[in-house]
Formats: sequence, C-alpha cells, structure tokens
Amino acid sequence: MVRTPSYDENGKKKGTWTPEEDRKLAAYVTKYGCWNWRQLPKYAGLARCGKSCRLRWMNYLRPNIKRGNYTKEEDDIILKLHAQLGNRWSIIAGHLPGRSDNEIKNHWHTSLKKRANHYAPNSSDSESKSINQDSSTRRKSVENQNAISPNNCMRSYETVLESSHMSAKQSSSEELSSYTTDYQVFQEEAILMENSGSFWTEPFLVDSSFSSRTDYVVPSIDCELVCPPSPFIGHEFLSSFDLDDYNW
DNA sequence: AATCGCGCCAACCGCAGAAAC
DNA sequence: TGTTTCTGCGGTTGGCGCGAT
Repeated sequence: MVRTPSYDENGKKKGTWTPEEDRKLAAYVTKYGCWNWRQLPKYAGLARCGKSCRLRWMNYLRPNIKRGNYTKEEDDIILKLHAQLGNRWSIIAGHLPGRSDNEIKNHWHTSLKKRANHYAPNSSDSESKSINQDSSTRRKSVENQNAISPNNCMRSYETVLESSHMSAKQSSSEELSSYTTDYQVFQEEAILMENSGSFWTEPFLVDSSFSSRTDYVVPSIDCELVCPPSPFIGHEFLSSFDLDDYNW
C-alpha cells in the first residue's frame, strides 16, 4: 500500500509521505496557499517535486476531505455519472464534495466496476472505451464551459470548493441549488475563519475576485532575502499541525 | 506455520492543454 | 508565432494486509 521511500536523479524524494512532510505541506499551503506547486516544496522545506506535493494535498491533506466508507448515495452518483461520462474522474469527483478523483477512481476499480457490470451485463469494455475515446474532446469543452484557470487554485479552501462549485455550473438546476447551498456554507465558514484571523489575512494571499496569475503577489526569489515565506516555517506554527489530530 | 494470491489504495508516470514568455 | 513552463488528468504500478489453502 505504501511505496518504499527513494530519491530520483534530482535528489527529490519519492514514495510514502511521512507525518513530518505532511505537517510541513499542510502548514505551508494553509498559511500561504498553493501559489506555485513547482516552487512550493522549496519554500515549504520539502525535498519533493511539486507534482507530488499537489497530489498529496489534493488527495489527502486538503480540508474537508472524506476518506473511505462510501454511502449508497455516493455509489449511485458515481455509477450514474460514470455511465454518462466514462472515466472522467475529476468531473465525477466534482459531484461528490470531499472526494478526490484519485479516490473515486480507486473505489471504482475496486468495487463499483463489478457492480456496474452486474447492473449492465451487456456493457462491454469496448463501449467503455468508446466513451473514453472522445474524453479529451469532452474534457476540453467542459473546461471551456467552466472557464476556471488552473492557476486560480490560490487558497486551500478555494481548492476544496473548486470542484463542487465548478461541477454545479454544468449540473441540473436541482443539483445547482444543492451545490449553491454548499457554497453558502463554505462562505459562512470562510467568514468565520476570516474573523478569527486565519490565513485569509496572511501575506501572499489576495482577494478571491482576481482571475489572472499575474494579479496576485507571490514570494519572489528576490523577496526571499527580505521576507522568506519559509522554507523553514516556525516550529510553533508547524507543531500546530499534529496530524494525529488532523481532522479538517 | 508458511506461502500464495488477491484486494486495496497511495503514489508515480506520461501526456495534453493553458498560460507565460 | 513558436517555445517553454506549469498544472491537472487519467492510467498504471508498488507493496502491504489479509484470507485461503
């Protein structure tokens, strides 16, 4: 289940994440947001590639992530959407707040696939493939519809909402209303956090209304000498991320 | 008790597309 | 306009856990 830790040719660590690495990543992203995944590990004090950090955050560390124990409703949604969309895991994940595309993909392959075959014994792999063959085309059109820049992922809580909010745009009106409710809940939580002096008010984070990566302030290399956003986050702050009690 | 095989899932890899230069 | 950089997606793999033999 876990991969043996190793190092690639660039000295970047691969394999299982340690609690300490999780703490560093969670602490950094929570405080500064994901302004640049490629640069982030350097500032967060991690010997990982940006891709690995992003994956770890999206699938495991981000707030409100749900793990295991799929409800019947969730299974039904996945089955239904998979029948419509094929292996469009990110879109399907957008309809299940708190679930990552990776986790849904795993859940599909480990349990739902059998159920799907059971419910639709005539459906073949070839059919599935035909659905997926034009997935890239569909992916493009869906992304255009949503018009969400990948670089808009500036804040952890925005990231959490991105998928569900995005999907709401392409959902039926009933679904839209439910996701709107989710969004309202999120906004209320955001206000609470803001009032309590959270990372919303931290440096390098700006108002949610911006849409271009050039609009926000990031810690430049030059800036590092003056105001390094890590790579060594204070021990006190780091220690507040005790992953044993890490209930987002 | 040993070992074999399978299920599960975290994490890696390669690719495509968008944005920046 | 072409090239480079970065991000996100989907497919695949590594390896632990556990039941069956």
